[in-house]
Amino acid sequence: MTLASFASRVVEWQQREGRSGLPWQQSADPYRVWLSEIMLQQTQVATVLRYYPRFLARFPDVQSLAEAPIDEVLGLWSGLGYYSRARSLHRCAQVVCAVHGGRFPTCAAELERLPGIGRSTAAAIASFCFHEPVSILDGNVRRLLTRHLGFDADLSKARNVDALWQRAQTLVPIEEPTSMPRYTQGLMDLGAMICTPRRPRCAACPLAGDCRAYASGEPERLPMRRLALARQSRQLWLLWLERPDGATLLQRRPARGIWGGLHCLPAFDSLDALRDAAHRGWGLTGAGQTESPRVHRLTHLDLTLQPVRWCLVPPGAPQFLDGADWYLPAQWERLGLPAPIRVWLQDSARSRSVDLAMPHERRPAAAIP
DNA sequence: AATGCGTGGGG
DNA sequence: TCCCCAAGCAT
Repeated sequence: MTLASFASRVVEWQQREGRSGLPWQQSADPYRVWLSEIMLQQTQVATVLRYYPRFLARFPDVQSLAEAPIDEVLGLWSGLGYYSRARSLHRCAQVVCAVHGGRFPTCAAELERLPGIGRSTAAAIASFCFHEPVSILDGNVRRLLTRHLGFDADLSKARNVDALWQRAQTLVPIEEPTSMPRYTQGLMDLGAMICTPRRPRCAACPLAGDCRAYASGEPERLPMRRLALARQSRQLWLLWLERPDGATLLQRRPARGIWGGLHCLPAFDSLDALRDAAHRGWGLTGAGQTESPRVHRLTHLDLTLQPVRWCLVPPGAPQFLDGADWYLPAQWERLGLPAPIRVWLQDSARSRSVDLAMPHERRPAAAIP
């Protein structure tokens, strides 16, 4: 008995076993699909499920998103990571409204010209919404295809990735474009549910019959492991000032780099730089109260976050710290904040409210500068 | 073309 | 705990 085509096995398996209840699968509205694809870049489904409904409720269509202030967009994105996605999302919405009359382009080539939409995301949207026979090539497909084809070339080389893109494109069901949504979804589902990085469930895979990696008996050997990157270390000194009314000093971070565009405690590369700012800005004296540092692990970086606080803060806006301002909890809650900063501020606000509720209880002693 | 960009799930 | 890596893209 001969095997059905690669594509038809993917499509039939998706129909039987694939995922169908995810919120962004309930409509072929390009806006909803686009939003989900951007959120899902390098981000697991379980995580996106906590953000997508809230975001969509606030921004139900591309116009509402385009008109929104960027800080509100970043606020709803806060915690999802890779914040350049949120800034590109916002710009993309504005381009779609201003240039395309509020309707997304209907082919992958045009979609790819928009901010934040690369080749794979363009193909996902075009195949889901417009049945265009173009292949995605995300982490799932990369793993599934390298295994199925026995593709052992080094994927850190662009030419090998190009070759894999070509192989992926030759497998799409161009005779049945109406099955493209299910085909694309099936590739993603197989990668996420069957062809997993560790201990793939080959016995349940509709593609095992002609899978080179399965035949080899060691499917986990593909794709070729990227060499472990030595993680660098960086230290950020954070100026943490709270006014008596509970407002916290925050500063918008530059658009480029880590936490770009988010609000954050004013950050410095050294304790000297932080103290200099505190002394010149407020006439604060002494060393400040150095809190216990926290290591924030990113994929390629160990960030040691080291807050320094002063208890007595003169009133007034800091003119010398560009863009820095005071935010009450009700205000900063809605801003985009780095995840560890939000945790810190929340803990502080919580203990503060306990203090206020029990004014006669023992309060922490004021630090001596 | 190599690198930077977040956070958290899961083994 | 530690490590891998996720519906990638921009520069």
